[in-house]
Amino acid sequence: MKASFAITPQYVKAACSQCNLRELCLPFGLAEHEVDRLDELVGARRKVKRQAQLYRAGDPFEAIYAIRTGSFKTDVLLEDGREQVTGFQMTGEILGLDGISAENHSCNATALEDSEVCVIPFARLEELSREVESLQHQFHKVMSREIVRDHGVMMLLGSMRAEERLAAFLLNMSQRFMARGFSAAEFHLRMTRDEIGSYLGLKLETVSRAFSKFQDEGFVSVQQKHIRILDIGGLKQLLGRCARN
Amino acid sequence: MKASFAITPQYVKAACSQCNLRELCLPFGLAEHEVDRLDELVGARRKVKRQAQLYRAGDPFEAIYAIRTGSFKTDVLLEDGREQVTGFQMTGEILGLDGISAENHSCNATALEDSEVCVIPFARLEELSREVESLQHQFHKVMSREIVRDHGVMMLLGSMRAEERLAAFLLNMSQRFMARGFSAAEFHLRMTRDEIGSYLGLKLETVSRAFSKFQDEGFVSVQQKHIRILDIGGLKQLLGRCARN
DNA sequence: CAAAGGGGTTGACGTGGATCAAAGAGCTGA
DNA sequence: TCAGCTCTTTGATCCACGTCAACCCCTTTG
Repeated sequence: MKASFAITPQYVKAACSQCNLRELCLPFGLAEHEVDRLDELVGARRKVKRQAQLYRAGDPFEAIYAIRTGSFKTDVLLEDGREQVTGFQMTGEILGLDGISAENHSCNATALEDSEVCVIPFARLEELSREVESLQHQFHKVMSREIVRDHGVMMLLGSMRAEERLAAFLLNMSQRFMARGFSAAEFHLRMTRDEIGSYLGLKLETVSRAFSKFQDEGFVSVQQKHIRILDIGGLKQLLGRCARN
Repeated sequence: MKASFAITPQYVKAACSQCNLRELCLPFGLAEHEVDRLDELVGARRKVKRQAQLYRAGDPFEAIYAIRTGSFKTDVLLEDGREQVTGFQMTGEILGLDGISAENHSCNATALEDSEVCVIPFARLEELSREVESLQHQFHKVMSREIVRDHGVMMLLGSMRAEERLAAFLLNMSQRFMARGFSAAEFHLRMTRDEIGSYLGLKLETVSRAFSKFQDEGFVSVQQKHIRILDIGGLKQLLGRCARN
């Protein structure tokens, strides 16, 4: 069971063409010879230790990052120090798109565990995507997907009640683990209750209570960060009647 | 005073090169001859009557739209019929970016008043942006700006209390009217209290009460949809201590 | 002009989730 | 092994905002 929530341990070469995340990442939909060209610009790798930041709000924007191993959170800090988590990112997902608009990053990206990213210098990506149509299109899809995802979060924050938010969150995580070849029913969350709460617009106590309630009702079994989904239908039904506002 | 919230009435030719919104829109940063090339693909205009939809969730994605005159809201509908407004768009802003990822639109775009948009066929935009570097870059910035904006909304929904949300909303509107050459202090909102509430994750009554409170405190004068900001500093200060979660 | 309807305001009341508080459970390092 | 963390759980209480309801204002239409 452990294997189902551990990061796949097999060693993989630096190149996109050798990467088992290809189907989730920027190379998706590219032909062999096109992926080879991507290899040229995705040279550097960067390791980021748990709790370390890949970039911070205000940092000059130079590159975007594809997650090779591990996971991240992105957040925005308020003047008074409180944080709003804007997303959790898993392998194959792209970080840093927020930086394009102002040529500085507008949020912080922090590793939730020891992680590794592929550095994609943005100027060179733009250059190559002028030549490789499928890369251009895939990049646009990646950005658009981020926008759609954000709209989903707005709906969650603006229109759902606490338990519905958590149910949506669990179903989303489950689906993303599954897309990566892990179990959809059993996984290990890398973030704290506080971080989940910040993401969902709730206090950590409320998140904890909702977890307990789900457990009491037999939807999930929760042991700290280990989650086992017992009744996915029940969770989905919870989402059905999600009106509040 | 009317003029400050009316849409600028002067007639403008179809072409981007003749458009007074150039600095806010896709042609920003392009050289003269590059804008001429944009003209080629931004042929069609489309009028959208108040309350009519430019596109709906599920519609096939073919083009993005630049707002020439008027304004729009975008929203996502929940199964149970409740809506979450994901944004309000003004002249020069781009609609439809959500459709790129799945090749269908994922939200509805509805005109808040009689409006007109420039239709930009997406395939041709990608084509041209492979040739015109500055167009490519500007387009990427537009998408990225949308992502950053969405993160701001998440912060608002996840971490601010009702009055702070409304203050942030008013300041944002003010700033956008100003960017379009209108008064920053006095403007006409095109959306209802209900739509504002949906956007801000509040009920319309709460929005109405917050407006009244702001009026009592001398920050603004409110007469239905006519807003006059009397103490912009006061509103900004309200935002300062915006913690809740 | 009256009637009808949509949007907005305001009041009274209820409640979901925040806040405050305390204790338990894992993890890390000496 | 124990000391000192951080993270989590759970209970008791509070309050911001939602809900329900009445009424007002403005616009539209016959």
